[in-house]
Amino acid sequence: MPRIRERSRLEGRLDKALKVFWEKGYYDTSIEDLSARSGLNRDVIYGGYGNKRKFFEMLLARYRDTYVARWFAPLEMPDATLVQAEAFFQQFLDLPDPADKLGCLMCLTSSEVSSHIRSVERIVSRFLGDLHSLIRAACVRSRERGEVRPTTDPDVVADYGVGAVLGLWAMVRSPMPRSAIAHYVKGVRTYLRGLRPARGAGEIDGGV
Amino acid sequence: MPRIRERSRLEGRLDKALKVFWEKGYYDTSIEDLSARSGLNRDVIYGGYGNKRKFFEMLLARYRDTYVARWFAPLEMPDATLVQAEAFFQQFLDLPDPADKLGCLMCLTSSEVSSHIRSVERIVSRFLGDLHSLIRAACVRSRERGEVRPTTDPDVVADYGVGAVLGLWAMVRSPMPRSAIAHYVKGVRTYLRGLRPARGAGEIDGGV
DNA sequence: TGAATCCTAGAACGATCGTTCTGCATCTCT
DNA sequence: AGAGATGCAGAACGATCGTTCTAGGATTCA
Repeated sequence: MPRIRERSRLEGRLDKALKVFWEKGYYDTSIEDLSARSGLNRDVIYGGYGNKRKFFEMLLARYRDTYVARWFAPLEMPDATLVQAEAFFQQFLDLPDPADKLGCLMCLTSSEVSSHIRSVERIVSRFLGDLHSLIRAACVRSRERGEVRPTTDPDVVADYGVGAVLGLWAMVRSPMPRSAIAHYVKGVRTYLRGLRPARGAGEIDGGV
Repeated sequence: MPRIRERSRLEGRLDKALKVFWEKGYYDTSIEDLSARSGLNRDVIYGGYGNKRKFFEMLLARYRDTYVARWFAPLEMPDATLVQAEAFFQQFLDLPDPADKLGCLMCLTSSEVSSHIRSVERIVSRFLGDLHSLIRAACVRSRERGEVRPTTDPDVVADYGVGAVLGLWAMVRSPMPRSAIAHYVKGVRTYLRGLRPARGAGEIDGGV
């Protein structure tokens, strides 16, 4: 519950603070960094949120409700199938904003903080679980429609998809060239298309 | 160049120090941790290797020459094809030693330190480049033998493979259950098998 | 046995961190 | 205009870190 007077500017400042965590990660971000680059005073952070950890968790929830929600949008359509899963991966090839160099804060947090702080692990687990559920549901719908082979296990596809997202963002943070990410996404799409019923499943390789 | 008297016990102590970095990551490991758990005195670390960063880089090279070399073995056979690439991924499902919970130190370092320290980035880049080359070479051989479609781009397959490795180890470090990793590897194998020439490429789904 | 060498434990330094406190400027409202 | 709440910058505390230094115990070899 931050003070009233600055509430008008608060939103923008929280976004700036979020981006600091996003760039540098949790441990490498100091309160000084946050304060200097967001305009939020230490008192606002401590008075309003308690400590660094709680402040971070609040911003992590904020990240989920904005960036993650936008990325999940294709999969959250009530009749989403694996076609939307392909679109979900495809969108990462043309990223706006900061994400093109920073990757995904949830995935970064998953490897950096998740094992150290229980409360953060819960947030990350929920993110991974949501992603799993969405892909799984899409796969079930695809199977009902006969768009994938009936032997396809939605849980296997969902786990694969979650791992693919983690791998994608690990690549972004790694020293690999941008072209490699495009190749990787292409591979994931190839996998998804390979789930389709036998006839013609083989030769859909050269597509975009 | 550590002192002479303790050289007999040095190897085992370096391995212990390596495991501390492997467990906790570079930044979360203090010299105290290293000293206490490995038996190496601070003076041995500083006198022998200069500072924490150089000591870490030496252990990273050591890691490459032992663990990584062992994992790369199937792909380093002079006539390795994508069959060996499948075996390469398959071996991560039955990991001995510490790796089953700790993942891969190179991949951990890639996301944690690589962007901060130039000299470490070079080591990680070389690791990623080696992996890329091995998968690429295997793909070229498979293509020469007609085991994959002639339109298959070895660079795309190699980049996909590298991303798949990063994703695999990101999963291991994440809160995801162990079963998800098995599903993920299964998916990667499905991708690799999907590269085979059209006839019959579709229905090889239920295999181990 | 004695001297040179090596190993270890501990203190110490400067830096940085998360967090709290204090003093003062600024704003809101009657 | 004046009182009270709210804003900020800086100092300060205790903890931890990487790194260096020092003193003394242990080991090796003539």
